[in-house]
Amino acid sequence: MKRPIFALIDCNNFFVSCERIFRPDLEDKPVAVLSSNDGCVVARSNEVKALGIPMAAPAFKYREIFDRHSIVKFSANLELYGNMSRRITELLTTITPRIEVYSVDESFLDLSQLDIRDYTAWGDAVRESILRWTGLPVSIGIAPSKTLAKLASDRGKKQLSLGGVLSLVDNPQLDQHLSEVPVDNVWGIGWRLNPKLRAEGLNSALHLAQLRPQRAQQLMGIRGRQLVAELNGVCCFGLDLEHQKPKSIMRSRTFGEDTNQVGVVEAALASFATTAAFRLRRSNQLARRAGIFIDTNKHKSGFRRWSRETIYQVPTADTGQLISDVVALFSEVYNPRMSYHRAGVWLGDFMPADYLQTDLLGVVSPAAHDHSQARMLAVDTLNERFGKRTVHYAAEDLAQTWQPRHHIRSPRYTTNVAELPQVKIVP
DNA sequence: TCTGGGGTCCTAGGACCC
DNA sequence: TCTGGGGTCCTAGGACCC
Repeated sequence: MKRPIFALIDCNNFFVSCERIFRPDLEDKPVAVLSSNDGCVVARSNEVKALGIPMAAPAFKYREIFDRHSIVKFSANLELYGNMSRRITELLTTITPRIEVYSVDESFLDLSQLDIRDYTAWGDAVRESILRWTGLPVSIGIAPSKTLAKLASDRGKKQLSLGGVLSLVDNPQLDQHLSEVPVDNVWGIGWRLNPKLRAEGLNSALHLAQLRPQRAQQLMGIRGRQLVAELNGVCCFGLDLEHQKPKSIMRSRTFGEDTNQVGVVEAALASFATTAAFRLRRSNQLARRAGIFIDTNKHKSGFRRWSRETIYQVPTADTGQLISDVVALFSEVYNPRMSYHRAGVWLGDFMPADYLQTDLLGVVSPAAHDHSQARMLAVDTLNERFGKRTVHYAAEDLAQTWQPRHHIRSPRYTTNVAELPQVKIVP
């Protein structure tokens, strides 16, 4: 059996890079992308990072720095980023079908079946080809475990001399690299474990790698023990090819403005249920549980959250049913004296959609289930063909004021005909 | 005035059973 | 007063990720 070799392909400053493709004038300028409601900074160009603005920083706290340095801000344009992400995935799939799309801007490839002599040269070529075909700069890390590949891509990105590519396969400088990585930069070490490890005198990835397995488990649980093995080149986390099938689905938003209006919250919940149910059907699954939560502002005193859930004897992916159920759940907790700030709908406890027909026909009314399936198929087909929300449930239209603000979103250049980039030809 | 939105996995402890 | 031991399932919460 061949030993495992993984590559991590990681897009640099992904959201910012997507914006720059269509705005080449911003190439060396400080650029930041903001979350829903333009609340937090979710992507930063190198220039913005250098100004000391941290990830997830609340935008209003840094307004002065934004103004003083003329940082260019964008509201998140997730439709554009999703489309660019798919283009990269398509390219990578032509290299090998053994791909795990880990997040919108990262994919792992399993290289063990490929005949590659020089991993660094291979990485350079892939990097070059992604840049040429999509315009997006990436970093590539190659190693015998995913944890090391992750660490390698991060080194490749930050050490300019590496040109965006680092292979740690049989690399004599492995220990040197590990010793230069702070322990909290290791994949899996977060804010809670960091101080605990530092207190033990474990400050670098190399210190962590040298930990005895039993001690690692004592300090960090079973995942920590595996993490230490991974740092030593022993693969514990394989490629997750089932990654595409979600185990739970959540849709939530902070409202554009706080509200105590029952209709506004109902419209929001109906809208969340609609997109969550669509995602569920696309993954060909049915949910046995659905729930809602609703919050006041967590940054104000007296913060409260209410949640309710419902369990289905007969699993469902029916938008109409889910809407009426989440609205009913909300009526159990609604209080007109509250100022609601954020709400969400989640679906969980899934089963395969085909399973129901063969297995549960004794419990389910087959006709009702078939009608639901047919109805949803019709809705999804129409919306795919004629555009989102061509057909939708009226409950969504009760109000719009809950919708988040995104005043400074760029055009959806690649997915919306009305917003295509325009070219001026100067004679 | 103004602080995102989605996920996964692990563990501890309670309920329940024999 | 004293009041087993172990297994399984479920849930809530912790911790981490992007």
